Amino acid sequence: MPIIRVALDVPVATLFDYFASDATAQDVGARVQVPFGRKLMTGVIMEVSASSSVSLDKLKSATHIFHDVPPLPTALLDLLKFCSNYYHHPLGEVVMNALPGRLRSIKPLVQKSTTTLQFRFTDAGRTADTSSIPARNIVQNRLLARLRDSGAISREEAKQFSPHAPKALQKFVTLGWVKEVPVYPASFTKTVSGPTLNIEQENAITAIAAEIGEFNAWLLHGITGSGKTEVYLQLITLLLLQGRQTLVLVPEINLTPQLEAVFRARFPTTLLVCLHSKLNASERVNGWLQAQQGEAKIILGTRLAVFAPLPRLGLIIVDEEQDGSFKQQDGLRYSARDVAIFRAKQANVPVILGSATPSLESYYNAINGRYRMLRLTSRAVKNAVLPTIHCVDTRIAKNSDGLSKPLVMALKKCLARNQQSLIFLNRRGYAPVLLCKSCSWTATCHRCTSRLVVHLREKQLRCHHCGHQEHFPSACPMCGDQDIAPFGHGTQRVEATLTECFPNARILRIDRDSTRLKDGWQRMLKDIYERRVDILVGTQILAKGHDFPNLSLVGILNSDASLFSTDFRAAERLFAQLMQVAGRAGRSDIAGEVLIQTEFPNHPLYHALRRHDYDTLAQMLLTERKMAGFPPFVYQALLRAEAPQISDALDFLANAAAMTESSREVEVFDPVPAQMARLKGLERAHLLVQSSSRKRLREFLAAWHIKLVTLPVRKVRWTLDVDPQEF
DNA sequence: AGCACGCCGACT
DNA sequence: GTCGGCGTGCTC
Repeated sequence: MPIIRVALDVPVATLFDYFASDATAQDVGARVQVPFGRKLMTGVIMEVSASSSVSLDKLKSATHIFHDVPPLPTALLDLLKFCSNYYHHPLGEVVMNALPGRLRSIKPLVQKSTTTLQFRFTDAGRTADTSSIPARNIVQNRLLARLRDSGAISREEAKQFSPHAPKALQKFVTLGWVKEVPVYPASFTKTVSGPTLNIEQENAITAIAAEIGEFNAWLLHGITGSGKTEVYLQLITLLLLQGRQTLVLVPEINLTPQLEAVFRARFPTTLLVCLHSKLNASERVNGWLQAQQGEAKIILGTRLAVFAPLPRLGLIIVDEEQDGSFKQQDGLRYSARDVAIFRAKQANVPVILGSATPSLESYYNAINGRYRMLRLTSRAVKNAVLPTIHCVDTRIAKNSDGLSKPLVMALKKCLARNQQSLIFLNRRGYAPVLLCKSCSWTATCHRCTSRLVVHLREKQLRCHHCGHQEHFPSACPMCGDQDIAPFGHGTQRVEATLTECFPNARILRIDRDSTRLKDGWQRMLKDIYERRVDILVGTQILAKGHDFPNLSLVGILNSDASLFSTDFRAAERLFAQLMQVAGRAGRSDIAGEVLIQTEFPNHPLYHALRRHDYDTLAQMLLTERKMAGFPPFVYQALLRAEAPQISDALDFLANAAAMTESSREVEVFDPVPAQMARLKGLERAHLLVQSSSRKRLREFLAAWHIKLVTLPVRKVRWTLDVDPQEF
């Protein structure tokens, strides 16, 4: 009787064996329903074998092997095994998390039909007399116009068109004017021609195209507005001609609609699917299946899309590769960028890492020849010039409630010219601190090691780490003094100040609080594009991806804190973020100006920023990292532990450290409390392990992990974080 | 993760 | 005398 080894979604680093009388080698990668404990579960068959290392009397029989969708390709299973092994996370969880929710359920997938349906005119409909429809039936008339224009409309499009559209379409169907027919993917690819390329773009495309059939990691280092997207589009065209798939990874869901629109406009007949966590269950499974069947030629998604099955994969693009969101911060702590590189190597296809400010890891790899560097140094949009960047020395400049005089003047000028401006600060709320002036008490979160942020309008104090909220106190809880006041500036406060300074300006605050309402962000974007806003105040949500054609001034507040952070990556991140924000100013033919308020105008980071000089700063940071023995010159792993009592976490880590074998090649540090020593009511500590050899570190971790699982865990939860990004 | 088993404190 | 607390251990 054949025995199957099954990956199940349980936090145990083992597969589970079952009898399966009907299993064959073809079933590897198929989903299977098995009895587990006292209930049924769905898993994935990883191996079919004749024997088991578990005694046969312990084995149960699988209840059902699903044949509703094709099995996962072995290349994908290998990728998942690699991730399980590299990140020390149970294989079952890795495999099951790669599946869309619908395929994780114990029921077989009810497929509606993988071919999409569209409403089209019948011959009768095309020639029908529609003048009988009264003009006030706007939806019906618009639908008919749409059908005449584009020939077809899908049920989903109709719903977006108007909530009454499906009903109207049903009426047309009854009249015999319209019919719902299946659409088959176009057998040819229609490409709308793009803009003419500059020489750097041409060179980049030629270089990658020449080696399109083999693995190479390309670092596409292109300044904001240099036309990286155009390079992607041209290469995708090439892949489409070969009938191959391109995987495009972006850091945030917010960025998908914009890029999706660009891709759809360029490839109107190509099947493109988006994969991200905001999709509903059926959208997710449909996109996933279209990717698996090779029908979807462009797969655009966030980090989870790196695990989509792609039988015809020909190219992977990781846009904004330096972005921290590619690293998952819980469960399987993978870096989608790094997994993408492994996947490209495995599939023997190129991977493009695109960025205006590459991560130092990637930059270093490009310099030492592991990756290949391609540069785009000029703005692709005609006439567009880089913004001029100035520092405003806040030790000298007059400062009224956070806004320096030069910045206020610049805002005034910008308003007079009828152009938009943006004030960037990475701090939402009214003020980051509530301070008692008499005893210097500050409001802190009782569940986290953090200060509570003042949200004045809601009369609340909020923790931005755990979500805890409390009422704004009327007096200091320490000394009873009523002289407690918000200290420092958040977006709400800057918004208030601006309203006072510029009573006639239309000011819009954009942060997580103001965009939370449904469609909030999309609606705000529309307001900005349609020039119903003069001054934008916002956090990093504004930094990414969006071009605001009428924006000519960017003011940056409060960025100094990151200059002296204990996190060795803080400067790198700050630079990337400021470059991105600065890039918002002066698109198209408007000259841009950026003003940075700082007490340290001579800091090398601001020097580099003023000259748009990533390379010099990167070289400097690399030198620092080399001297300090930080990545990318060493590889790191972090053993994280959390417990209600810090001593329990530290004891666990001490025991874990005691089990390590001292070696010259792998350094084990002492357990220390985390930056955020308490989070959501749990005390956190960690233990850093590092080595200059990735291979040695991996060997060390493999051996150590086996011992770690045997360690007693008294109220401690622990995880191993390979290539950690946060400490 | 669930879900059992199992051994010690306050209650109808 | 039980009900139930969550510590420990197993699931093919």
